[in-house]
Amino acid sequence: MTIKKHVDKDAQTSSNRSEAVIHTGDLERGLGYSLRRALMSATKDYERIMNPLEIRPAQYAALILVRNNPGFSQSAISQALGIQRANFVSLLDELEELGWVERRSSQKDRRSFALYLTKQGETLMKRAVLVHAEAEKAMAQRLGAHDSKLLLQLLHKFADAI
Amino acid sequence: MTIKKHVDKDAQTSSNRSEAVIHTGDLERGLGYSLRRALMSATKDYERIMNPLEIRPAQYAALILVRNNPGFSQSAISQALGIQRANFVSLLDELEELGWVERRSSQKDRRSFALYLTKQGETLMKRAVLVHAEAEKAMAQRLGAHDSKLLLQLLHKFADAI
DNA sequence: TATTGTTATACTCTATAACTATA
DNA sequence: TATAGTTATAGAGTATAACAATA
Repeated sequence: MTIKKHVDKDAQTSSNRSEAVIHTGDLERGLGYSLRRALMSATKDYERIMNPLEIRPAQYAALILVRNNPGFSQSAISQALGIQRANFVSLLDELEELGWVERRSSQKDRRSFALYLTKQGETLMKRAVLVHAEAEKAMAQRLGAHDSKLLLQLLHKFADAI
Repeated sequence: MTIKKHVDKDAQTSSNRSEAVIHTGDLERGLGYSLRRALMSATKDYERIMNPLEIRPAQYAALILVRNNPGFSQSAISQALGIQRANFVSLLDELEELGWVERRSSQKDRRSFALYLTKQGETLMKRAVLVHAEAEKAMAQRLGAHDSKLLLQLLHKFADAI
């Protein structure tokens, strides 16, 4: 950094103004920022509770979609996840190397693969779904049943209205 | 990849099952996933409208906090942003090189810097706040005034309840 | 001893462009 | 020509550990 520094005799630090509080008002009135903060907060619950399973959010989402939609292609699943199919390749590689998901080459269209959970994957997901439900329960308990359902509805209304 | 592939004669592809639809139900019932999708969706509005200004969301948040809290330290601002102070260093470096923010060394505590917008930063932010308000307006219009206010409240209740 | 700013490093998620093999 | 999967690459955001200067 080659920029000159001025000296400030009125700096607001915790040492000279212990009562000083940061004003975030303008930011917290925004949906974008508030969504980001809420997601960061939700991620903490996810990590705390899902930690023993060592399944990242993106992996869990992919596993759920393959489980609920066996035989679909990588393009179909990645599109449903809202990610680029290019980014889904390495994610799938991981899940396949972990022995949870299987790519089966399709007869009808030899360009594509049909995706399935393996036996191990099925076994894992039986447990993962239960643990994940605990994480969701922890989040829902922050708001109570009524408001967490309401939040869910509003989030979908928001995301679908684009 | 060294894993054997089976052949699947029942692959669910768009070519042989054009009516086939992916079932995401289990995911969309989750707050974590729904928050992530909503944020991704919100980011599109932000990028579309803020694009000409070339200010990223993290930069905008930092600029707003420095503007509203002149003279505070890097630690104070980064804590209010919910990010690590280590990650705030390069963000600030950018903003300083762009000529929008100034680090002034403090007399009272020579370890820390007091942060201020520059004249250029003030000028920029007058415009940026207006453009950002347009982005927020676009998001709010997805839900209508009542529901967007409700969503905002629920997001804060959720994030603050950790 | 504790805190401020910093560097270094790594991981996760996302995006784009271009390639190949099939269709 | 178009599509499915892939590779390569880059950019953001996040996290942790460790260090020097200062308190």
